Amino acid sequence: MHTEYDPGAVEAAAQQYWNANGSFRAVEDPSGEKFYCLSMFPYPSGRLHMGHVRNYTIGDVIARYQRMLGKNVLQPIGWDAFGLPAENAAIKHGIPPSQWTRSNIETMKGQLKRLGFGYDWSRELATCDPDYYRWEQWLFTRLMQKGLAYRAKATVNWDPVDQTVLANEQVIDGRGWRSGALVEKRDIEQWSVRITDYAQELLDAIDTLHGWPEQVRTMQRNWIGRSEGVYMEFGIAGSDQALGIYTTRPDTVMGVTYVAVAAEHPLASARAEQDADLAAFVEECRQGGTTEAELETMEKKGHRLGLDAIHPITGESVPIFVANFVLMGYGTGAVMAVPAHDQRDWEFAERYGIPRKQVIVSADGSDCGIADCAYVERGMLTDSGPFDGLTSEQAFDAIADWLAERGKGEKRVNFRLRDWGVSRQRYWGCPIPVVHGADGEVRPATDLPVRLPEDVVVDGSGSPLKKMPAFSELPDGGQRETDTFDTFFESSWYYARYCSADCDGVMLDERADYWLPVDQYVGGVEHAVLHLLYARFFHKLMRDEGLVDCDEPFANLLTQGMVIAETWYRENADGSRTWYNPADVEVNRDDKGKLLGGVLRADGEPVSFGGVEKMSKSKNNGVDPEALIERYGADTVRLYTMFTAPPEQSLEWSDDGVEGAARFLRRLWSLAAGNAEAVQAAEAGGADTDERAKDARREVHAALKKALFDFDRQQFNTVVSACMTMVNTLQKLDATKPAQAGVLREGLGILLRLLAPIAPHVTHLLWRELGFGDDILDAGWPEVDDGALVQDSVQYVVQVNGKVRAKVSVSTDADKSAIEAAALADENVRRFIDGVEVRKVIVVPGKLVNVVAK
RNA sequence: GCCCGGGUGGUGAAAUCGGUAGACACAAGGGACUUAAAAUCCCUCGCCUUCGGGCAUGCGGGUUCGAGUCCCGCCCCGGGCACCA
Repeated sequence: MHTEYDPGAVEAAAQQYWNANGSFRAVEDPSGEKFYCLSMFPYPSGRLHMGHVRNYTIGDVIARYQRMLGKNVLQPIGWDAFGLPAENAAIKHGIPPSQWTRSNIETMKGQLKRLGFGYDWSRELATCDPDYYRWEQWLFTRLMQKGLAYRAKATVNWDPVDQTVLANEQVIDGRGWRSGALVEKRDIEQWSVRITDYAQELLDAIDTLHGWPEQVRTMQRNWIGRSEGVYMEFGIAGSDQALGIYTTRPDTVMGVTYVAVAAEHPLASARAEQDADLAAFVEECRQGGTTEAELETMEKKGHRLGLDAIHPITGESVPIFVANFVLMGYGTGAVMAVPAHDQRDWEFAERYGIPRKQVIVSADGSDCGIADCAYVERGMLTDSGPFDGLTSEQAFDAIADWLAERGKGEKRVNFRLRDWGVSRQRYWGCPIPVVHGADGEVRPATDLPVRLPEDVVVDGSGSPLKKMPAFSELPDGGQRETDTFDTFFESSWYYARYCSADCDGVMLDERADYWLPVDQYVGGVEHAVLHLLYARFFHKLMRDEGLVDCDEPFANLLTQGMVIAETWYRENADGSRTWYNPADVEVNRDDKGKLLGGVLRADGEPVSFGGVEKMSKSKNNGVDPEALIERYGADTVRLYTMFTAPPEQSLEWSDDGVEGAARFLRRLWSLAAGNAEAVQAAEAGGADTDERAKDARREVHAALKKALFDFDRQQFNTVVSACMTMVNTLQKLDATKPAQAGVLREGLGILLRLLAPIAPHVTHLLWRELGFGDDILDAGWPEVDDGALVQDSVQYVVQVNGKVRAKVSVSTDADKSAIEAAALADENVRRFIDGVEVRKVIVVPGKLVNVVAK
């Protein structure tokens, strides 16, 4: 055995062994317990970053841990291969997106393999392969037949130069991010999927996701946004038409003093044709952006429609306004306004001189004035005719019933969730499998898969598919749809396809029911809503198609924290900042190690500290994983990322910390290498004859107990701590003494297995070198020997009035009075209780004694 | 504004049921080995101290024999949502 730890050689040997033995090939085995562990697959952007390394290390630690517990583990990997960056790279470098993507996959695959992750590579998939996307095309055609996919006009951000739809985040100051052209709102035909049909089920099932972080469950609930309210119809003066509105506060209906409609509301459009002022206002509203920031700064404005609405209960006339804050996309695009009891209505009324009418007062007589702001609490109705004296809750039902009896309204449940618009005017995506027939009929494509032509030139102006008659024109005169799917479509079902990755006749086979649901899903919290909601929805679509039999795709979810690092900058003359990589900065600290400042190594001049931020290109504070692996080895990088912070917290990068992790593995190596012969020859037992051996054995088993607990709750940083404690303990043993050699052998056997999920290569090799067996993966999981934890005497902490005054050693079998007597006999304790009355003595068995004295 | 997290040494963090606050590391300081450096090993390491002890888990109260942990009120930081009627 080499005395020097050489991670490069160790890791190559371990990986070669796993490859040769097919160690991570997962095979269905109904006789055993299965465990499906999945990390969110990467977008093949070019190279792995530290966030990937952290994500996949967490997943791999869990997968290997479950494997060593004896479960049948599946841990697959693949590529989220469609997407916009490939098109941008194509424009910039003149390479087809497919080529760029596939070469990135090769690079990143090499990096993943170098990290030693236990993936079943036989199930690898890339979403840009027709063998993959043909099945989502097939499912989409089924959805069309079921009426769950439909085509409708939707308002989008349209870039008139690039001839494409832009996502909200691609619109900067009202202009296209690439073309710089003024973005227009445009209504175009888009394919949508009826996720709203599943809104209630998606909401209800959140309650069953016990293995998900509460934060993510709350975000999904908010996103679905269920509200209970009442739909009611106002009359329109001088017309027999009705204006439907939705409200969650029907109890305030008697306080309505105006009604507001969205600029896009048909009523507004109709009136605008005769009213130039109104038309101008409607146009102004349409120009307004849809982003959050714009909405926040937007002034609340309105314009009289020139029509009155007729109150459904009182029959009174109230004015109708067009208001820029009313959203066409929610409810009916029209609201009743109650300035007395809604803050937004209150402000609007203030501005336009509309009266306020108070109809709710507090039930307990506390202040409920509306002079300074709206009174928005629920309470008791007043000035509300037949409903006077009812509570808000009673009035909700009474008013809904009153309206329903007269056919003027009904209770209604509303969701914030919108149907999922899946069309993108993009090239590098899965073609939507639809044909626009020469007869004008739109029908599902029958010649699946509809293959995306890969040998194309992308110039950024519109989708190249539109310019490819060979793709779009069909022999019968029909036209293929040239839009592609939103890339969330591919990532919504990949977890299921891994189960049946080689299936070429169907989307999924019975193996999906063996593996699903995913037992542990690991990924970034940034996917808390979109990806995780779409995937849940897709799962239910597949269930209803008979493809899977469980209701939810992911039983447990772990959202890992960000990887962050120091940032350093210099201010430029124009106020902008130039960011310097922390690796190029020499940091100065004071005597206590507190950060004082830094200088740039290149020129010795100072740079300013910019705080600790998420690793990013823009702040130039990234660390390249490959360089680290090159220098320290994969085990060190894995160990560092596990040790520095618990998985869900952010991880602050520190070069010194990596050095510390490397140091620990070197110490482990020299502990094993320095005692290899003694350990191989050692016999178990005999620890009781040697105090030191006995103590060490107790410490090892105490650390083991802690580590098992922490593995179970996925707090891997303290698992590593426990392993470090074991090394510290075992290092003190003298292997020439048989009893101590025995404990060393037992301790190393425990330690290597605990560490194996985290640092798999070095533990694999040491396990073999020390003669424990051939394959640590199949060695079984260590168990605590409670006998080793037993002590002859226990150290009690003695407190006087809650303050620690002494520590006394008491025989383990001592009874309460003996413990109490020992505590009170202590010299230092006496000093504090002499001359005062002892009122009570509390004894916590095995732990402490608290003497309560006057 | 609303909803979640969080605030503990110079730093990352730990503390399972309310029971010794700071495990395990990093940094720093001192020492050994070395021609020297690296590596390695040993010691010190919350603050104050008259060396008895006192004070310390964002701030102020409370419950308790005992509070980082539970309750009430506040401050700060991070994340999410937000004209949703």
